[in-house]
Amino acid sequence: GASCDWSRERFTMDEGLSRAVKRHFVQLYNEGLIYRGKRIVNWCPRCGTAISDIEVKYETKKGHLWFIRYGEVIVATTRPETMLGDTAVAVNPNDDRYKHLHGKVITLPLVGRKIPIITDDFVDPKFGTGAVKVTPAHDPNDFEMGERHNLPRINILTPEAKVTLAELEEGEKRSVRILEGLDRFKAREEIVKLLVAGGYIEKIEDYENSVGECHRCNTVVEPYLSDQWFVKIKPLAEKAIAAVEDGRVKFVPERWNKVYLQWMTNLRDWCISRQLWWGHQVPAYYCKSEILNTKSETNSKSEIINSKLCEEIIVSETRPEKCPKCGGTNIIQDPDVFDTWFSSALWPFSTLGWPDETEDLKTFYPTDVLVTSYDIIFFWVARMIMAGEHLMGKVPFHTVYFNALVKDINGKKMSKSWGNVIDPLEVIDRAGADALRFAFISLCAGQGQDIKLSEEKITEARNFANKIWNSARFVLMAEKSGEIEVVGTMELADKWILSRLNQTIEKVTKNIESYEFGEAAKQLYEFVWGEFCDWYIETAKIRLYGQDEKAKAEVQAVLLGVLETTMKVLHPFMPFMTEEIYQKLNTKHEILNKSEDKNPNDLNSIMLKKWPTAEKNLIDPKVEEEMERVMEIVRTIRNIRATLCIQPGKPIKLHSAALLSETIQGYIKALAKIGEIEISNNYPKHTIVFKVGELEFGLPVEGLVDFAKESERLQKEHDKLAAEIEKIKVKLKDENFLKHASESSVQKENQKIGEYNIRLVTLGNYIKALRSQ
RNA sequence: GGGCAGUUAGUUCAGCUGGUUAGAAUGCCUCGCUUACACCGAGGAGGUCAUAGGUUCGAAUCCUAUACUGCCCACCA
Repeated sequence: GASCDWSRERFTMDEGLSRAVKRHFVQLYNEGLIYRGKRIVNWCPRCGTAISDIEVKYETKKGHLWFIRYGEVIVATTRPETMLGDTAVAVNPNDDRYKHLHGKVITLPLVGRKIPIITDDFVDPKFGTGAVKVTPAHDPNDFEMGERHNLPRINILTPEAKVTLAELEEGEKRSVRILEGLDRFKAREEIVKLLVAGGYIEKIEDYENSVGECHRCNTVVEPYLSDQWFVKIKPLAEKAIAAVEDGRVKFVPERWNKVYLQWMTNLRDWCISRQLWWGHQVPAYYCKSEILNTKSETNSKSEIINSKLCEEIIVSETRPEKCPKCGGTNIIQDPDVFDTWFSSALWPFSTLGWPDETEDLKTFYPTDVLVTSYDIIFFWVARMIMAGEHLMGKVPFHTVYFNALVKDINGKKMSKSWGNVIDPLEVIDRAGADALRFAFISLCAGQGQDIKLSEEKITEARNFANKIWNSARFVLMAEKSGEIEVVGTMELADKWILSRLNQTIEKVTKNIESYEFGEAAKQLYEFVWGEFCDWYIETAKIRLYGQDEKAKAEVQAVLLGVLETTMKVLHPFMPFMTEEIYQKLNTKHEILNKSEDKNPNDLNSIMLKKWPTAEKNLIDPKVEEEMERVMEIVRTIRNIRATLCIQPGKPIKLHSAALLSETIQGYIKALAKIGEIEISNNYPKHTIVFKVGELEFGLPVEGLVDFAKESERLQKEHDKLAAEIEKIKVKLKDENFLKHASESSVQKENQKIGEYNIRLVTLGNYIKALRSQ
């Protein structure tokens, strides 16, 4: 049911988009916002690539904390295998326990390397022993410490996370040679054995910490030293923060602002290069031409004294013919590709032709509302805002609507391995696409809350769809030919349903505009089922099945008109069925072809019709009130009949003390199954008297049974009401209330007490009538 | 360690800026095969609104704690 513009279909790897990505990279590079460097990145040894910070998921795992003696100090670590790359031990400068060791050199166990004891504020004296082993090549913190203290970086792992001793001195390898080639986890076990054997382990504690995993394959991520491309994020983030802070971009629901801002203000540079074969290749080129250093001899002969590779880096949208520095042609492109989000960030404008200034771009950028899910707020939303602001100078959309995530009935994420997935195709087969869609929308009530999709909700929506279908069938069936005349006089029910319809249009429109889709769905559900089907169609039957041809034509016109408009309002919620019904209406009924928005050239699809606007003059509170009273009378009679077990098929007589119009009498007779209405308050002996508003009615119940139960129930209600009246009375005497409450509140209470009193009297009469049986 | 949600009928959820006899759907119970629909119609039972304080004439609604549940963020060796 999505209405897409298929003429503008795009794929991330399209040539146009690829051009946009190159421009993005080159521009940022030229502005100094992209750099290349050897840094610690999140490395997935299985995927063989770097990944960004947000692609790492943290998992709490049980492990150990090993306390290892490094000469005069003991260090605590969760990763003993990395000690092969240790190049220092750090302590807090203010830690008295270690002051005597500052600047000293100790010997790394097993390896025998001499490493210094350094001081750094990073070290927390309260953790472990207060002394930390420093491994600059295998831990981001240690890397930074290494930078601060100029420590060597010794890499001890291959890209596959197997131990390599390549960077160790010959002598250092001697006692750890058996570790070479081992997987990092195997190596951990083995090095502990070596340490135990050497008497270096002081103690081992159980320890729980969170371990980073690759979000794609769940492999434990390795902090790994490698050459990567980075985006300097701060200048970009600042603009994107401002866009949300000053309201140029609004989040719905609003609370995501905080999440976004918090994240944006703590961003670290974004690693955008990936060592994968699928993606946009980085448009950076390296000159591998040989540069010869020569020395001129006197006889125009030159002698090569040495040579080296040029290694010039050229960043360009197109492949350079030759190196601008050395003129060489031995140029290779960087084999890395981009993080897919680096290209996705451009989506709002790359799809419209950027970097060209196309008509589409002018027309459609900035876009309006981004509908998305909160789980990609960092991956995508934030980056689109950054890219839009920076490259286009305008935010890409004014509003981001976060829809809910669909979870299973227990609030768990649906996943194949959990076996809790509801297959949408299967649901569509069984219940229909409209039902599934409507179920989703109705569940969007608590904005931004996760949705728990249940069978029950789907069934409910399917039943609703079925109800709509049947009511439409009824309306279409009721119409016999094309001889309908324009509506003449309308009776109460007609005016009422039109009033309700227009109120519904108004509310639904408002709800959609304020992104309250669940509420809109609820309004429609109540209107269609609770008002159109339950009441209007029932009263319409009186005229449809009657003899008056004019009345018949009139009610048909209203039925058709209401159905048509309802289909339009319902269309965004149930696109397929409403179109189908609309087409049936359209082909069968002349009246619709006169409607004001009919365009003879179009497909006459409901999708192309104007969204209905509420006709204010048809909204009539007086009519609604009057109809509401009729409904109340009917409900009261039904209630009495049901509780007294009066045969539904058996017509009974109703006395009315008030003069009722023929029309209203007709409604009551039909809907409450009344055989006869006598306008008089001359009630027979055993009569239940009830009031609706000011109107009084009597329902003779002579010869009917089971009074005790009913009178008991009514007594309960009577008492409850009496208590309520008492409460209000007290309130109305309370000086504090009178002093502080608003005038309208006081008035409301007075009104309430009036209504309750009438009902109380009615109930009293009712009970009396029962008791007298 | 920080932050964000949620906690209302058996179940799934409404209840916006404080004044409702606290609603709906579903399930349950009773009745009904009435000429659109049994995927239906009519009626009914069912809640001390997580707990404890506070503000207020008045709190499901505002404030503060607490508990439980879920999620997000964070470089604790």
